Amino acid sequence: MPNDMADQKGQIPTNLRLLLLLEEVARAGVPVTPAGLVEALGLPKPTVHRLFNTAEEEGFLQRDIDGRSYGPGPRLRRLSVNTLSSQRLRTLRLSILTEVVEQMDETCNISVPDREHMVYLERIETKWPLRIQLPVGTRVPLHCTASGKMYLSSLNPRYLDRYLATHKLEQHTSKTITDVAALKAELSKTRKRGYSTDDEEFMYGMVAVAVAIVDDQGRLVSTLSAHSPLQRNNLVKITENIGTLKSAAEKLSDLLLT
Amino acid sequence: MPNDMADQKGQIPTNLRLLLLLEEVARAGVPVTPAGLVEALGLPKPTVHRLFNTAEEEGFLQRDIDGRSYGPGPRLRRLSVNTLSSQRLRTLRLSILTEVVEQMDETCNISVPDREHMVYLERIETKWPLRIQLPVGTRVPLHCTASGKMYLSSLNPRYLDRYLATHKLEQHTSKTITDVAALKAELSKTRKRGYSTDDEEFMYGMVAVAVAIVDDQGRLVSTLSAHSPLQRNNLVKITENIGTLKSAAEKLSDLLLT
DNA sequence: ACTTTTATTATCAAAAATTAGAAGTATTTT
DNA sequence: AAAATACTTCTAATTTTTGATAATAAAAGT
Repeated sequence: MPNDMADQKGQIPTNLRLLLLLEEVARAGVPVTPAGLVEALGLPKPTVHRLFNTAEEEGFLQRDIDGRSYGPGPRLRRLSVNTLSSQRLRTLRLSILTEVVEQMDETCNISVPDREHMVYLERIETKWPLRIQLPVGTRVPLHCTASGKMYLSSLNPRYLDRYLATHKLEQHTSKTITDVAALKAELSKTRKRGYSTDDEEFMYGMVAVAVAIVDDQGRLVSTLSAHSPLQRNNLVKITENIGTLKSAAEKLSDLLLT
Repeated sequence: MPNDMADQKGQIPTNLRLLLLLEEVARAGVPVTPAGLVEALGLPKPTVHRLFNTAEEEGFLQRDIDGRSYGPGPRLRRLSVNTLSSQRLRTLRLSILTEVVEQMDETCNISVPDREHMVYLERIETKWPLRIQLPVGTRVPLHCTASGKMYLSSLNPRYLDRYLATHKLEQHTSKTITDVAALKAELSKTRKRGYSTDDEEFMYGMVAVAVAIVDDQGRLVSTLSAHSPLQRNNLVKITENIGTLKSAAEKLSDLLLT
């Protein structure tokens, strides 16, 4: 179904082939084998193999540890990062973010998962003098932040279990959830209601809420979150703005796709 | 100036051209004109124009408001988003690798056998300034590297004999094992103790150890290895970490099952 | 261990994309 | 407003890439 104009005219131009291949690999989301894509691409077997080889040689694809399947390589990742941080997109992102900040009057952030952390990608501050100092580029833990918990809640249960099995839940404040079962319950609640919260779990005096920014397959790609010092807003009050956050997150998702 | 292997061999394969074009557009970060990329790509003007047209028709690029320059289109953005959100599996294995590197404080690699070589798939460097320069994608010989010998030791004797019969054991350093009988003895030792070593057999001043990453049937699919310059660690010392390596390899093996 | 099935690689005539130079068109400068 | 400059399109010969077939290798099944 998702094969655009690929086989529409019976033929795919040479120029496009590698690109379509990468598109399929990216869409698959998991490493794929050449044989597995032969049908999806509608190209002859030798061609597909050749394309995989070229892509690997050039660093656009990278072999998985099973030695036979391929996923995105360093060069494709760099290309992707550059694409998404292009000036035009950034401008549009910031304008959406600014609007949210004006409505909520709280600092907002866009963060992406990076290994075992969330990284702040963009942020717009409120005009209030009382601010939380977490500049762009800062890495924060997953298990005790709103954005991190939103991310964890989007993981397939198997990966989540693996993550939890290999990582200790470090205590940051007395409210940090350090028990695996409790965290899983919290994540399940997060999944159901579609937003996550941080009630002083990372820093004393700070509360936050986060929602997901998703791709065309509904996978989380980044998060939109709002932070506030307790002196100004408590969790209940900041949660009242979830609607605003959600609609902004939807706009941000659209930005990526249309 | 960062034109990789573009004009290295005088020619860019047709298949890669569109991709290189998109790569340039993404790197630029701001909308670019066809003419502006002619030089950067080292391709003739008509070609560049045609590529831009194809890319636009297919939605990979889109015209800027000014009508003449192009930036990433919806399809390239989707591809990018999908690429970046399909990194979950990799994330997990990188975190395993990172942990090993932190414990051992030596560069670690995952490699897979590919024909007559081992290919580096993944690597995490130490913080040490003194490093061994073997980037991801590099191919190394089988008979004189830790990972290669680990792989050879896992081969069924018939295949091994056939390999040894048809391949000359090239001498890389004075310590390279070039005698078939001696290599077979070494491989048998490797098989028994469950790890392989490289004592300056591939490069002077470099030692390494490797263990196997196996699939559900116990077959070797890739290897996990640690490398060190002799100035920092000798073979005996690096071998003390075999336990760490083995338990990490086991975790990586588990990842294959999911 | 052996057979069957599936995946990958090699070959080479056929097909498609590329190229260069020049001509046509728009845009900017004076 | 005219000239200069930069950009885009056109063409047919040339170079590359392609893909049906078949050989080989690897996995799966018995």
